[in-house]
Amino acid sequence: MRLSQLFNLTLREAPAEAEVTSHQFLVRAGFIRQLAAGIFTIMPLGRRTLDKIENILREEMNAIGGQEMTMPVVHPADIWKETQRWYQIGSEMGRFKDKNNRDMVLAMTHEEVVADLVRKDIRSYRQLPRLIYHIQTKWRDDPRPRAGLIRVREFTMKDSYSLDADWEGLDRQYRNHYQAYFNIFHRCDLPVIAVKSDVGMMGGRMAHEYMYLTPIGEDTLILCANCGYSANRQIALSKKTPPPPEAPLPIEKVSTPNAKTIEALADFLKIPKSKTAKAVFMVATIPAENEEKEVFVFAVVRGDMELNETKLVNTLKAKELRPATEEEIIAVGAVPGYASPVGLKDTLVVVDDLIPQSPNLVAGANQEGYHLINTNYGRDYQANIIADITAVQDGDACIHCGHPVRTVRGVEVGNIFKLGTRYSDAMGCTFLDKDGVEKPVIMGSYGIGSGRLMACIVEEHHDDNGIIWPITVAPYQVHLVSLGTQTNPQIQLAADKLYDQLIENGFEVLYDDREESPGVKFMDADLIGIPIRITISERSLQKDSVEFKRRDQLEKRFVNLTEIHETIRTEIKILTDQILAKVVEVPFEG
RNA sequence: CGGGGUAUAGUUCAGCUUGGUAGAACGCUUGGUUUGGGACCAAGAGGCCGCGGGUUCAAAUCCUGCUGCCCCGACCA
Repeated sequence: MRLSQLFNLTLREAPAEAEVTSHQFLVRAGFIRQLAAGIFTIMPLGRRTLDKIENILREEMNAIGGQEMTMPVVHPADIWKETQRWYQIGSEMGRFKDKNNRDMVLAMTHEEVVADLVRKDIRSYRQLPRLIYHIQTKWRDDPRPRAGLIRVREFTMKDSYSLDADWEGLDRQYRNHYQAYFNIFHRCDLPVIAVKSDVGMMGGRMAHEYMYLTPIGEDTLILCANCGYSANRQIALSKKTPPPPEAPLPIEKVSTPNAKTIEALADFLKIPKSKTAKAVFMVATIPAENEEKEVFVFAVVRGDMELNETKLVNTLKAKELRPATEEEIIAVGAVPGYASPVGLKDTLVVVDDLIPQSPNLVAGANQEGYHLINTNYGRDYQANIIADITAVQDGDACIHCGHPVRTVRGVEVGNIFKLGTRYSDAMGCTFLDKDGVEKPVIMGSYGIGSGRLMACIVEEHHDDNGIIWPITVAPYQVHLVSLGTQTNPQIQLAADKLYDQLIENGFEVLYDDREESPGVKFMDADLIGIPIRITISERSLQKDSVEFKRRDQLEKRFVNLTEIHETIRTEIKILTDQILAKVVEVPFEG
């Protein structure tokens, strides 16, 4: 491709709204353009990189038996009503009516469409197992798109769906994906870790997220350097160490003016925060018989710990959870800042499982300016539910080995779910097994966002001047730069000839044939980030040579024109092999 | 949905406090010079100052309503 013909404009400066590196470089180099919040156009260079990424996705999916297809982006709402997700998902779902006033849905994912296909087409165990996938647009009206392609509203995802007759089959397909996903990310030269995660809106039994670790990530992960335990903070567990036992002391009301926070309370009473109980008020929406009800929840955790809302949601089997308003808190007889589980009535009390083992805690007195010291669970109050509802914090003891864990940030680049029969049951996907018994199809679903993946690759591979594409996903392999063509027509001829030869030899070449100064051409080459740069100029032609430089190295060298093709071939192989060496078996962490 | 910021040329921004003819740099066009790390000279083109009301003789500037975009939080495969 001649750069003079390419639909592309590089920008000297990034738009003011671009904050993260990948957003800045992808826009400046002309890979993407923003149309609206969280909605991007993929430009020709970006398209080529995404094609590379998507081909890797295809190869790895096909390798585990995947069959590519394409499912629609627009769905009738009926199938989403069947699985209840029409009702469960809020404003994030794109809804509209067609000309006949029928409810329609923009695809957020494709479980419903798959289930509809399965119930119509799968009848016998002989048709199982199957693995189908597609690479298709999704719409999720995220309340807060940000960070360029990292978090968008419209995006492309490779999503695959496994269909099995039994749970062993699901286990097999799940493990196949577990390894295939590592292969995909490693072939893109993106380091990732797999962590156990919450199943969220997908429902199901087991899930892993593939995380690229970076400070710009929005997810917090818990990692144990000793035994390798890893989990999303939403579901991470830790070993909670109970404090030394103490004989229960008599409960006593003390004056604590202005001690509305745990911090202030601990300071005022000169006690550690671990000797206090913290009240957190939430309102949960819990599905009941045919309706749903809002329930006021009084959650109690120790003052030195934090409530993990995901754990609380799962404990309550709630659909939604939100902080209670001040009015709601007062309405149940509690006093904000001085709230206490002692003496509360008609309220769902959920107590963290460490509270019963922590004697003589300071809690509120439900009276402005007063706290109770020496409250003890069981003696002074009871809970409706005792459960682990606290968030793991940096330095907590690992659930498996007790070693202190650390917290890191990450971006979720892929996930795998064991759905089980969640969708089969809801939509009637059954088959007849060998014994003529009707059974539900067992499903799994597996996703990778290709745009987010591209952005993460840029986060991982860049320097101050621009992107440094891994050869496996680079839009072109070779960036050919000609210098001084206006003053010396011979250079132009030589460059054109070399360009044609490189194409003939099967290389993917971007040829900067523009009438620009050397500085501009080199800066653009660095920004766009193609792995190999070849410069042809008066200086090089005097030696019958071109200058060879790799984007990831500083050194330049002259290579004779007769040898350059072989040099490029060798270097591409070196670059490719370096990446493929990272594609290795990863032990399954179930 | 809460909090904060912002909107002026293709891009990055100044101008707004104190109302009075729309500015800079880069980019773009034309001509010439230049050619190994974002060149130089000359001449040009390019604006509903986000949108709607209001105040005023006069509004980019003051008041007001709305919208877009960005950040933090909530939320989220």
